Amino acid sequence: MEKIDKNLLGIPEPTLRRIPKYIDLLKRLKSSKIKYISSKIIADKLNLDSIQVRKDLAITGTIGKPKMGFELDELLTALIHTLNWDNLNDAFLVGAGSLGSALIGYKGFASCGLNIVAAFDSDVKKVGTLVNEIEILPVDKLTDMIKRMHINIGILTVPEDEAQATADEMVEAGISAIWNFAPAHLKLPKEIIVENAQLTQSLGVLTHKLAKKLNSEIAPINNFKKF
Amino acid sequence: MEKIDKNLLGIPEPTLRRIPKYIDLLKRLKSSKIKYISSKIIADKLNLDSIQVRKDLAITGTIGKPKMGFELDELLTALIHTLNWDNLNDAFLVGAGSLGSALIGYKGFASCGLNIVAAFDSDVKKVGTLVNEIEILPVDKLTDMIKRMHINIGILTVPEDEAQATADEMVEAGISAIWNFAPAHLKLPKEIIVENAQLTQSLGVLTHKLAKKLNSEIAPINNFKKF
DNA sequence: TAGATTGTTAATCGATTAACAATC
DNA sequence: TAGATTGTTAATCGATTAACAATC
Repeated sequence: MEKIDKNLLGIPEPTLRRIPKYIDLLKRLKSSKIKYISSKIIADKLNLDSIQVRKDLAITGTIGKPKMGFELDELLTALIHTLNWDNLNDAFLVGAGSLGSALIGYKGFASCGLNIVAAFDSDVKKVGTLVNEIEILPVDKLTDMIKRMHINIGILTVPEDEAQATADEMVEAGISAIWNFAPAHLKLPKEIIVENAQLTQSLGVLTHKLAKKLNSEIAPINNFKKF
Repeated sequence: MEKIDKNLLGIPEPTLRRIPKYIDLLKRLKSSKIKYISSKIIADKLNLDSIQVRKDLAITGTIGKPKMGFELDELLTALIHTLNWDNLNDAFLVGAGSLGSALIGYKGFASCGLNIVAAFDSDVKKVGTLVNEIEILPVDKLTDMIKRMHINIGILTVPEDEAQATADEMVEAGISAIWNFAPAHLKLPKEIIVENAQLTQSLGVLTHKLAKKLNSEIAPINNFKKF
């Protein structure tokens, strides 16, 4: 009784973020006809710790063989299944600017469980144009179409000042998850899954670390003393 | 004396990733002429804990006034400085596909310390064309120009199979930091700053959570027992 | 068998959250 | 002053890393 099923607690987010790396690596190794792979080799190739890799892989339910490692195909299938990348989720994208158009055009999402089926924009000049064979629809059709087509994922690539209102509209129409690219914090009901893909967050880490690195190179002399 | 300078230990990454959110919020509040803001209000607006907000803000060195909160302008300036967003870092982008072009066209990076000064591509058909007033240059000029212009940041938007080779070339030419959008794990010397902005990582979290949510809605009955 | 690799239990580490004195 | 808010020290929580028995 004291031991609770791991799945009820959910997979730790750091683990979830490493899974696409495992998938990518295994796909590349698959073409080189390797049948088994050890946690140590995976760890070496991805600059991780082999214990951490085993912990992560354990979550998928795959069992390795001592001395052999993990059966590659079985492991890959299990990892893909963990992210639900063996199913395609239909998604609507709102905001057909340059980033939105880039996402519409990206072929790689098909192997990541994402299928962008329609795109919307408030700009009448964009409505009716084609981006990678997908017609841009007027945003006032959004609510109705989410309801009719039972769409679960909304991709938000509108400008910051439209982000909250558009997200509210998606939620109102019954969407379950929002992939947010707008540089804004969305305030939404807690049952809505929001995954932020804000580039500025990532960029902030980079610029901070770079400044620190360049500063320490300019002034490498440790000119203070500890006691 | 046993207390070591916080900056030597570096700012925790979770804190760094929240700073852009603080900056964004404060910029919006600034236009409404607010002079002081408390950690509680910030926390409420961003769905954070006020203690966590205070801890984060303390890292910038800004001191708040009891009962008043933090002076908005001072705090904003300090946050921007922490990320070095008060300076512009020149960057080269390699891979002028749809995502690369979208990044070249994005005006918002200027307020995040990033200035994309040139873009490169290996495709001769793209070379010479203009994307948002920036001419696409042949990739064989990359090394030489990084050296000549002392570029510190490389933005990698090439296909997966070119990512490692292009990154190696950047490093060889003396780049300090790489912002990696390619869905690949880069193996680089440890002194190189690599910040991954891989959309598939973010997408994996979303598709996993969505699958779990939809499953639990379909089968909400907890039909297993622990002894 | 010996050695490599797994999977689990325990220890460590770091971030978040709680408690509370200081201060305007 | 009383009350709100800060900043710091301590407790909690969760992820990473270490230790080690099990197994092929």
